[in-house]
Amino acid sequence: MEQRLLHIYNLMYEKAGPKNWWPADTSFEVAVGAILTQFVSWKNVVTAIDNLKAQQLLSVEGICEADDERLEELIRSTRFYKQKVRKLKSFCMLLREKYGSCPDRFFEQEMYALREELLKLYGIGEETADCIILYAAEKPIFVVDAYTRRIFNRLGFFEENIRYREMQEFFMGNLPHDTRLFNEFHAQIDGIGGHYCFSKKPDCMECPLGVLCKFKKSNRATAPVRQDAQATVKRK
DNA sequence: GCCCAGGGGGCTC
DNA sequence: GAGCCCCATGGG
Repeated sequence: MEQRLLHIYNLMYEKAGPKNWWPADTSFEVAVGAILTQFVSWKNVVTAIDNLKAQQLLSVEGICEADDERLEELIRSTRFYKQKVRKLKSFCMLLREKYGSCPDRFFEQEMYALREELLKLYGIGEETADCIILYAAEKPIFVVDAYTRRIFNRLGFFEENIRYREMQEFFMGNLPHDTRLFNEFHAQIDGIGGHYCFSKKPDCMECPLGVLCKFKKSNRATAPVRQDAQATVKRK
């Protein structure tokens, strides 16, 4: 199984190249981005992060001290902004009260202790917690998401309604626990989800995983077949 | 105008 | 624990 997963990883990596996640200047910025990106495209998050930076508010103290209304205005582009202000504040209050406003002291603790503490916070569920652990604290936990579910369901690995925990155990049970691998693997899955594996009308012809995909095969009868793809089939 | 996107909380049964 | 609704912007 490990070899199958690494083969999938290599197909994605060869097509897209390194993703170099997560785009941020500091670990704290990664964590803020992880909260803001909940159910919204990354472009909207960049706007909000830039706004916070421009107002010198992208810090533990900055967020703790700022008025809710002011923060709401700055992160409006990320949807559900009232809830997200509450989420950011709950995270930053923890860092201030328990870690002396020093994010690195928080991130340096043991991975599962960190996870437990994150999950107690308002607005941080499993996926956001794991994003923070992998991309901010740089510890080897495997992040799964809606794209992972869809892609690996279509590849034939998962049932469509598989739970988060089960998906995560699958990857962590079958891959070496390596932060760099987990970082790049999730980033590549995200790339496939965003570029090819749409819920409706996926672009199976261009997808680097098409050669392995059961969904593509079952979809072939209804999907428009391109000329060059037809030619490839005939040659065989 | 309409659809949908990298989640999580809270409620009900 | 599963199922449902709520939150409420921006781009195609």
